[in-house]
Amino acid sequence: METAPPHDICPITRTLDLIGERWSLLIIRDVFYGVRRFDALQHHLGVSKKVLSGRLVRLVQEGILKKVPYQQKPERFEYRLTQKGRDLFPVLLTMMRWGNRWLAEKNEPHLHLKHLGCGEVVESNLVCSHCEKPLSPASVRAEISNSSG
Amino acid sequence: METAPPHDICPITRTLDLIGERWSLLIIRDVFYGVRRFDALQHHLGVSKKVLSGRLVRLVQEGILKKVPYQQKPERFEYRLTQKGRDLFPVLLTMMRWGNRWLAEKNEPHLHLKHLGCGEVVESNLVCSHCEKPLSPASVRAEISNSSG
DNA sequence: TCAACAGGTCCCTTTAAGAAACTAATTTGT
DNA sequence: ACAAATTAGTTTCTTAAAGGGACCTGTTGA
Repeated sequence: METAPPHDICPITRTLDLIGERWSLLIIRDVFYGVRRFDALQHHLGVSKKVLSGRLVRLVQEGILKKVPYQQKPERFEYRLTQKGRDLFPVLLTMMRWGNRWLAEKNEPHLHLKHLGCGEVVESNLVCSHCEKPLSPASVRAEISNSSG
Repeated sequence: METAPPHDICPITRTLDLIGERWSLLIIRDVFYGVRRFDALQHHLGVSKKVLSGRLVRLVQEGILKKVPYQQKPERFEYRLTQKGRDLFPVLLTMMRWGNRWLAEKNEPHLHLKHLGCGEVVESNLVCSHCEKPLSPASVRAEISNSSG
């Protein structure tokens, strides 16, 4: 990558505008883990209620989470991932791998993912969906298209 | 994923503590793009000098960027990625894909990556490094190990 | 000598975050 | 019947961080 395309049309900019602060991605991670209710999220994350409720409203508005009722009288909701939200799984997985590789302390407990298919600890690799070869910074070039074709 | 491991040992938490705010990842992205100097970064990103210099110091301290001299008299440096920094490429790539899939406006210019190997537009896929099968939320389980084995 | 450039720092105002108390509807315990 | 507990927030207040813009330093070149 050796070109610098305009900052404002970069999809990374747009993504970070939405979920690029400390809590949104952690909330999404927790919903992946199965933590779906306001109170559980608040305790598990240690985030203030004010910030949590703000983020949840935003994530629902943006279609990343949806509210699903789980009881009537009083009506209560839990938060589930939409397809748009589930699609963030690769982002979390690559962060997890990076954190484990570069930030894990020796002699500390260590969180990893086990692949149920093969039983091994997951070390995800990124491959091109067309040729299935691994992707590296040197093997790609940024381009701008008009998306009208 | 249906267990909720402790928040504080999660590698995603640690990663976001380091680079989980608006600017750090955008700076790293720009360095990938080849924008390496203070002024260029400041203009390309539209970030204040104060925030930029704070982030750069932090990223250098953490070993994600390194300062490389490119002239003497006066001595001037540019910022380059270390291996630790280059290893964030998959995080940026997955964000880019998500942004393109979910946040791109129709009729707007569109930024994507072309794979120099096969000439196609990159749509990255995540595969298990052991069995090379695609990874999905349902196919993995979070586990804690003591990393002493 | 003075402008230009790189790479910042300092000060001030606005914005966001966190902590704790307060609402509100309903159920449970005594 | 009445107090207390759940669940999911909102409101208020205080503190921390971000953003903008002026200012500073060291050097080359007109």
